[in-house]
Amino acid sequence: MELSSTIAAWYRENARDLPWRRPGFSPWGVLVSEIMLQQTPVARVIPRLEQWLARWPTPDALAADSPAEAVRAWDRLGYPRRALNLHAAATAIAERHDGEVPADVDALLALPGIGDYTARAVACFAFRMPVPVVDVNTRRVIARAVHGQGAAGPARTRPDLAAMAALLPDGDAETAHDVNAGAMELGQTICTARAPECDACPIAELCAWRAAGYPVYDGPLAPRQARFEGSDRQVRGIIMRALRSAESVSHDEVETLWPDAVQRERALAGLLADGLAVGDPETGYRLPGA
DNA sequence: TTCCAGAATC
DNA sequence: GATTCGGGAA
Repeated sequence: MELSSTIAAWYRENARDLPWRRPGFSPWGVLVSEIMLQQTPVARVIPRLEQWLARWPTPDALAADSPAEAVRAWDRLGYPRRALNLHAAATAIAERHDGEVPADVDALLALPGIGDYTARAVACFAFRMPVPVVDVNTRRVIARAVHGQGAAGPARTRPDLAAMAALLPDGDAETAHDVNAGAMELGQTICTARAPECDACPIAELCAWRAAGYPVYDGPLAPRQARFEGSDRQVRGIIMRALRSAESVSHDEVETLWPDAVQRERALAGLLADGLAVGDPETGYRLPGA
């Protein structure tokens, strides 16, 4: 198809020089990068990724260390359950896959913290498996170029994967990779959510949204995220910061971290339920496995 | 304010 | 299908 071949050709000429695209970058490195990139911009990930891989260059290395150290090294990247899941995934890879990141989508999906996007991203980017990789950027590109709509709306996994699969060439895994990576790259750099640079777009001539005269999107919108200030997420983040910086945090110390007792205890209970903290009011709290 | 290479669970 | 889960930068 002309659309996919144009995207692939554009990608080959314009791909940014990102760490996980370096020749020889390990599948483990790709897996770590994809976990870090979940809901986190590229620029914030790069330095943390380099530090992480220098310390834990293999799944076995991470599995041999404690979950507490993984959470500490995660620092303020956000959504620290990702760090816990990544440690658990490394342990599963060590135990079930002889320390080698699996190339199979179903095997990847079975790992904690790896869902529909990440499993296929690792399979395609690390192993050149010709599977559809669909992130928020790709969904926006397809919504515009293929469906003629200005925005993608809420994610619908099966239809989204089918739409991308329909764009991939048969029997050419390398080009399939370039289409997957190229659609993401295009959505992030040119076909952006707020201010698409259609004048610089390589597929402008093929774009259904452009052909339709850029109609304003009036379909269902993806749900808006609640404000962060004053949220349980903020309180959890504050407690996690204290846990990272000390061996142990007493319940009295926790009480100094946030004035609203109900919200504070709810956040603490949530962290305990998630396994990000262990302990009780008597012994105090600490990171898991420390 | 919004958005960000999502996943897990309700 | 709708909610929850960090934190930072534009």
